[in-house]
Amino acid sequence: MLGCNHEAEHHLAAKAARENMPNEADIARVSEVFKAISEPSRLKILFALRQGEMCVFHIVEAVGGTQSAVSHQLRILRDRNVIKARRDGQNIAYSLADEHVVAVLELACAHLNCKI
Amino acid sequence: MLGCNHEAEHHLAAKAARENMPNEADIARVSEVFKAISEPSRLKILFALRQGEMCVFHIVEAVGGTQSAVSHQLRILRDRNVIKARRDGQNIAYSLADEHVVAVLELACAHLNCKI
DNA sequence: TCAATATATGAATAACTGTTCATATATTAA
DNA sequence: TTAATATATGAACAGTTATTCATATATTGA
Repeated sequence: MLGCNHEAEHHLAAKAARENMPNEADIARVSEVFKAISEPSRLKILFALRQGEMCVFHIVEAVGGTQSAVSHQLRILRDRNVIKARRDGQNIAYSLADEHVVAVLELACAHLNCKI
Repeated sequence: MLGCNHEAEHHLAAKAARENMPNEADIARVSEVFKAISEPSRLKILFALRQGEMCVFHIVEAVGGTQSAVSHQLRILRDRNVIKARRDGQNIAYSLADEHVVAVLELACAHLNCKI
């Protein structure tokens, strides 16, 4: 492993890549957010919340599974700022954090040719 | 767990969510693609390839780690259609699959206020 | 204050995944 | 065909993570 046929161009690209590589902390943050939205159980929650704000009871109704499992997933999404929470009496109403979330879901679906 | 204060609106949202929930197969495909781009080692490869096509040797040069580890990650990214490969003599030149990949990375960075 | 309801969480287990090491495959030059 | 180079891959181990179960916290109404 000592080089390649495109030494000239590729070496420049590799050099530019090293210089423009985001720092470890930013890489980790991006990683965390993609991990958060990559689990099927959490994706279902996000697809559900596209319909609007919902409390935990109705999220469970929409996506299935146990209340405990859904609460654990909600915490992960909330910690990564993918969703936001608002207390309303005995309930906590969750909603998507911002338009970036919908946009990224739609990009992924466009990439895969699946309709959402 | 028997209801919530917004029975009216939330129940409708939950109903709509169930009706519009993507099927399991599409959820799984979206999940796979986000998992693919969520690992720090693979994110580095993607950020590197924003500079242009590179062969394995130079990707290793750009992101660090061993050739074996990088090859394993490249396979995962390639299997999920996040990157594409082109043989060129002894080398395999990799590049981002399409503009969706850059777009989704930039959305995530915008969401997190980190510059890339 | 007490009971009921809604939500959250710690601990434990099971499943998943990234890296390493050794080796295999493919291409080129001699 | 042989040697050298570039890349890929199987197996194993270590670290990570989703779910379950039991329980805790918070809010409301009586």
